[in-house]
Amino acid sequence: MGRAPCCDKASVKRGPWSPEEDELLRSYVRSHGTGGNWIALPQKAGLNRCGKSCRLRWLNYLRPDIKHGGYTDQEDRIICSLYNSIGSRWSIIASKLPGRTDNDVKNYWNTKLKKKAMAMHHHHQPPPPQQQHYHHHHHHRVAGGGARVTLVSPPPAPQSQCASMQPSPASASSSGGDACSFGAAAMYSPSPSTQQAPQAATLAVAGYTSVATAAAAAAVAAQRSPLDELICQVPPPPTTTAADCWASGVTLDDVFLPELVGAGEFPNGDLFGGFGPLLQDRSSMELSACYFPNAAAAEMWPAATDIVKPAGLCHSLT
DNA sequence: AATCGACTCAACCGCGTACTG
DNA sequence: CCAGTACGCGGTTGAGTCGAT
Repeated sequence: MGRAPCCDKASVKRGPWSPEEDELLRSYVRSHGTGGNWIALPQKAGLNRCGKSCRLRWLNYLRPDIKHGGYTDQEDRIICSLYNSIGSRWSIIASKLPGRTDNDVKNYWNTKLKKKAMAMHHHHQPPPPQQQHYHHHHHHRVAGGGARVTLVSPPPAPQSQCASMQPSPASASSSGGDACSFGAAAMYSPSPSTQQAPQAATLAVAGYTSVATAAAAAAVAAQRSPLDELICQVPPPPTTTAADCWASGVTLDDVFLPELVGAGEFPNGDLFGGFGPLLQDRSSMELSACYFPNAAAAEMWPAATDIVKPAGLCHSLT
């Protein structure tokens, strides 16, 4: 016994929307809102469409704040970073890009950005299995934007060595933008003799954990652009085990945060930057630790009273 | 001008989850 | 607690467009 279809496909119009249909839907939603009931909406709006189709049309095309095309380098970097960090969670990624929809971001990634990434990756090494940040055995997807942060155990085996974002060659794209490669962020610890960054803990979000290079953390400390430093350039010290790497990673997002904050992508005080939506329910979180890009951000944390804070220690990377 | 292949992106599909009675 | 329903999401499809030949 299968699921009942959301509407009778034989009796509703399908395929591309006409301007008249668009206007019907637009004007109805303007004056009545969606009413939280997409199934009933088409009949009320005078549309011979499936409610699901109406919802998609509104969300992906008719909403007044939608942007199409013209992705900026900054948006490219955000997409790459978050893709590296959390995988194909397009709705989350899109939520960090004002005016972008999950469908649009997904299409942009699949048709353009991924190719940039592939091209970039050939400069480094054969592609690792995709989405290495996904540890499905820990994956508890939380629908509706709810957050559940859990500490994750180390992966069963070392997966990849490099994470990556780097400036593309000038000729790599018409926009001259950056691209990122696939694969997990580097999980190397710096060798003891060269360790500059503080010991970092892993921030696990909804079962996903991203870790970047400790070298990148050091780059943050040195006030350089972390995006330029997210490439693993040195092999791991022989004594470094996967578990060591896993436990000592710095979250990619932590490293990425300074640039985002600096670019005004996130409001002051949004100390978790790109994971804002996931971390809305901060009261239910338990962090092993968290890191802020600089002392000022770390100092803001205890002073911030307008958000619910997770349990856990927070430190500055500087 | 015609053809063909590559590319784009709007739309669809089916699944997992939340919600509701 | 359970079953039915609706929503939201990510993967996939295919019609339309564009550029090369």
